[in-house]
Amino acid sequence: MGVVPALVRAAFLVNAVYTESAREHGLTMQQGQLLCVLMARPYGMSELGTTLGLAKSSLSGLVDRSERNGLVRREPDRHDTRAVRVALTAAGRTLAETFYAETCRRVEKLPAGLGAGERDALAELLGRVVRDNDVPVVFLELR
Amino acid sequence: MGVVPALVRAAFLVNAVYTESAREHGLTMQQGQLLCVLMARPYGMSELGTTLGLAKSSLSGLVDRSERNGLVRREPDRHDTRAVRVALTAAGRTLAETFYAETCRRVEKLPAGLGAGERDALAELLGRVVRDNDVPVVFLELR
DNA sequence: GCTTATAGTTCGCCTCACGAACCATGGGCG
DNA sequence: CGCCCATGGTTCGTGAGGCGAACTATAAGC
Repeated sequence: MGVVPALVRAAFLVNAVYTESAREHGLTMQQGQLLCVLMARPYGMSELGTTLGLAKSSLSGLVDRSERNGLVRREPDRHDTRAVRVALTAAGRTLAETFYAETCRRVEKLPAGLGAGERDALAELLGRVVRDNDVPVVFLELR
Repeated sequence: MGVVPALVRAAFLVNAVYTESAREHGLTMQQGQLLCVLMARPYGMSELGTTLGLAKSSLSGLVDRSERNGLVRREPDRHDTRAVRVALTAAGRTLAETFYAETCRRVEKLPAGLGAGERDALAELLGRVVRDNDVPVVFLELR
């Protein structure tokens, strides 16, 4: 299989797994992504927009809904009255962590047919692609 | 980077590229996927549902919109009066092919930082993952 | 101080996705 | 043959997601 179809179909696969995992945690994929991004630290709205690749108007809605569900909180920015910092609530952090862990578990299974060395090689190659293309940190590297 | 974050973030990247390419062709990602699937042959609705991972009610709408845009056609199934075969119209095929080609071109660029051998290795590894997980053919292998 | 840029929100419009309810035909099976 | 149920699809109502345009308010530069 060529590298292009492999990439596209693998993306389709990961997407499905991610969406399914989110769904079982009462989240949509987008809400899950938001939580995962915020696990690292609070973000401003604009910053979130570029990270998630969304227009600011789209983001307002996403944060609204997540806030309504008690997962996220808008805090005033100390240094800029206009700005807002979006942060996880306690409930949001808890949910984010279990969702993150469960999603890792499932994605981990996808390359189960590969040997340990092959998994490492895949991680290294894909990691380079991610790095070279400046993909935002939509999914943490926990250690 | 671990294999899980690499997979998730690479999926995010491919998604963004795919969506952007679709957008510039006047399509949504879902409509683009539909066209790409139908490039191979006509499909029944149920068959399309399992291929794209959608509930049948979701599919009805997607096909409706694509039909309204003149990209797709519902034909009666010769052997089953209930069933329907969804096929590309001439316009749909043309658009599908240019969208497919352009999307390939863009996805091709993502691993530009890799050597030829590395790209082959990536294709081989991801191909195995795709194969092992029975990912539907949402993106053709043209030759 | 005035002007322009930046941060966010709101609005209207469309797409997407789902489940539930529904209709029609097809395929057994007694 | 006639009945029952499975299968293929559509419709409907609801809610999420996404965008651009218009708007408000504060920040920053000159």
